[in-house]
Amino acid sequence: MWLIMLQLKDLPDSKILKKFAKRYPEADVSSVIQFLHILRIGSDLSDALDKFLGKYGLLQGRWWVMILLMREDDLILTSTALAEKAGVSKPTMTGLIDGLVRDGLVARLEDNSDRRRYSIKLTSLGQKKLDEIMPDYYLRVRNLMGVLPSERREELLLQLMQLKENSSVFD
Amino acid sequence: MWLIMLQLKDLPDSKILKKFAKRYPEADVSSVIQFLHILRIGSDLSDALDKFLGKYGLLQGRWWVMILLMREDDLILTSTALAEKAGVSKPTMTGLIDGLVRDGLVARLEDNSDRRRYSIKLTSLGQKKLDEIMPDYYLRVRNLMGVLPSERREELLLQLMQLKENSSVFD
DNA sequence: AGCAATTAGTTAGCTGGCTAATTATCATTT
DNA sequence: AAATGATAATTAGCCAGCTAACTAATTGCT
Repeated sequence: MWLIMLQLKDLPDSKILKKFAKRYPEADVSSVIQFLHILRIGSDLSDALDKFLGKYGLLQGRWWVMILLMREDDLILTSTALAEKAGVSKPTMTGLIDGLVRDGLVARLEDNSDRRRYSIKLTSLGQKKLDEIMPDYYLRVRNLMGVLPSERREELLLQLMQLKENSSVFD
Repeated sequence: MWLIMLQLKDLPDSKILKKFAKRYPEADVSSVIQFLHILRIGSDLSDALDKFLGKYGLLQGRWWVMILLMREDDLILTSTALAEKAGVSKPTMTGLIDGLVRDGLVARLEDNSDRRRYSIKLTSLGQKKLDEIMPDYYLRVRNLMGVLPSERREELLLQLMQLKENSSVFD
């Protein structure tokens, strides 16, 4: 879903590192390489998830919308609420919903009390699709994360959180 | 650069968890939440980097092309080589180069020995732009990664690599 | 020499991200 | 009751990713 920042085979060799170090002495090589690796691994995991969802004719965006709807007792949310919960802009959500409506996984229902507003509802076909995907998804996530013992995973997460909280250095 | 998968405020509450656990008993809640957090943090860091580059009128894709060119002694690569090194498809690279050419940061040079081929060269304006960005970038990466002591960072990376190597579970 | 296969690059058309601007409706205020 | 302001959703137009299909040129084989 994003640019694959760095092919591992393209880690700079020592000649290149020297060139860059000479021109930009403020570089800390190990932190740069680690940073790029973190971005890269996130991208790889995201791609793997997309490829998996692709087998069911979905991608992360639309799949996530369906999950958000399924969380609701009546399977309904407004477009704006969906955009907020998914963390995307409203125009992006419009596009995701358009695709889901086309595939019949979701329906737009008119709102009688406010004619600007549409209710978005997970259809029974959408629910069926989720019931196909989710067990498989959960199994695979369990297998993926299973390579690390749970204490390690907690540590890992804490450290990533620290980085994230520090991401304001780019402001 | 990718979908923001999960707003922290939208972590499922216990009522929702129960609903999903009942319907999908194969779910391992902690591994799912950790997995989503990892994706999310990668996306946040990537966004922060994009926003930073945006101050200089660039985004990750074009910036990375310029860095790859600067690595070469003659500042030249072919479009195909750039696509491979950046890990994107050839059509995507065509688009990135188009944008860079438009801004004068890169030039297309004809190749006399093979008229299908173009050489892509970093212009002096492009080099000037990199010289503006890179010191600032390196400083910020150093500050970002500095929150974790270097042994922690090594551990973190090792664990992420293990996850990555295991990402074939999604195949 | 000539035809087939390969290669470099682009175009077309899809997905999904964004901001800015627009349309339609609702709410408020006078 | 009318004008102003706010809000819901969409449209327009950009960037960046992809696959499939295409053009043009080179390579290789007989």
